[in-house]
Amino acid sequence: MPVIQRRAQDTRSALLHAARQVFADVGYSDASVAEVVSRAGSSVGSMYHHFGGKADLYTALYDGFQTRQDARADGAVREAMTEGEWDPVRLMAAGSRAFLQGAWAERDLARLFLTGDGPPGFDQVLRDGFTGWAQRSGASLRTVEGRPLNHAHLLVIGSVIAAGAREVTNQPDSLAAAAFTEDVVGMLDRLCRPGADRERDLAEQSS
Amino acid sequence: MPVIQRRAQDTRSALLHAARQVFADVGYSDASVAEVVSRAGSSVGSMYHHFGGKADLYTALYDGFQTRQDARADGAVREAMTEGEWDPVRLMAAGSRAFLQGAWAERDLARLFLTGDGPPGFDQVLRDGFTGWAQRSGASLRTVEGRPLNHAHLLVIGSVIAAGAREVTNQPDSLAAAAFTEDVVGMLDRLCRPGADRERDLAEQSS
DNA sequence: GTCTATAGTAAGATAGAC
DNA sequence: GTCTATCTTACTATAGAC
Repeated sequence: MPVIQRRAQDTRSALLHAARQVFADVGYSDASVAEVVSRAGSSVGSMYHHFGGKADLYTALYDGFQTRQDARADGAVREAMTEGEWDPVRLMAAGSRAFLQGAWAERDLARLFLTGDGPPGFDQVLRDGFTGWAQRSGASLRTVEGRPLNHAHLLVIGSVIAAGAREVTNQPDSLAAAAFTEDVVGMLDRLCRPGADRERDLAEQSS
Repeated sequence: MPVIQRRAQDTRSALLHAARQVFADVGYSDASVAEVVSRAGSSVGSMYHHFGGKADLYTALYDGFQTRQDARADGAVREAMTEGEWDPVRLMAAGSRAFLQGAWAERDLARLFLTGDGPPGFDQVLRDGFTGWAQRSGASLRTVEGRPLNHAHLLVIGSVIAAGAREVTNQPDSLAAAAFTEDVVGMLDRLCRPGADRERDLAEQSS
């Protein structure tokens, strides 16, 4: 790679790294572009050369985070499948667990994005993302009556994962985070595995 | 009441009324104080005489909304109790249902507060409120093992109610809103009523 | 590609007359 | 209590040299 492109990449990386620190420190609205470029050892002009502005810096960070989170969740689901797991609810639980573990691992970013302090309209983007993930991830889930999950189900599942991912970042240590994660995953399981099915199964067993 | 105080109250009301319209229209961050006082037929100076500023206007609206929502939920719980209901889960469901019905009835305000567009730090206030309500309202709920609900349970319950109240405001008509509300209340029920208990009950019945 | 310097903009808040 | 006029401030974004 030509040295000039190398320098450009370095600048870009430094800006993203600095933005991550500043946003995590003071949140989006209180962060100033000046502080970001200062910490990056760069300049306002360079920043505007590489990014569209403050909001673009934020979404660039989010895209990276989201890509890594998706990879973690998909990887966990695939791994569970290779281990012979087929139950859709357990597969979804595996994905959700990986998502919360990723949120703990990158808790500075997770807190930033899930705390609600972002550019105008970002909260909607975030919600759509979670609902969409719940939809894809829960495509094989069915209600008691055998219909696909409706809008309310997907919304609730998405909001539980979002709230769990946000709150896991506030846990004091990795042990507490793991315990909290299991609590949340257990509740998702309870949400997706209708009691009526279990009762019917039990009734069939005992008959 | 002296006529001069009457006028002051009128100004205050007009400002709140206008703020409700403007905030509901364009959200908090895009709303300007100038637009509010213009619609109120008042002036910037009067606004700053009655309120601390734009953020204070917002929280004043929120306080009123929250008071009414609390009254609705508490009233529903009390009514259910006078009708002989004692099951903690059903009582909590009654309160949550009333909360979502209130959110539909005042959907302009509910959407405003629950959409995430508020003064810095307001999202935290909101979350604490919901978690607190879940705590008070679910004080008599117990887990499968008989322990009080832990932090994760309360958080999830609160976030489900919040997400439900936000989404109910997007329903096309009151019929859809009612159906959606019942879906959400049903999921809360499932969250709070551990399947293990039902299985045990069933096992006792069939033995 | 990178930088400095500056322009542009908009909004929240205040001062002080009435 | 209410109003008008103004101020201050801070930030995003651009222009243009190197």
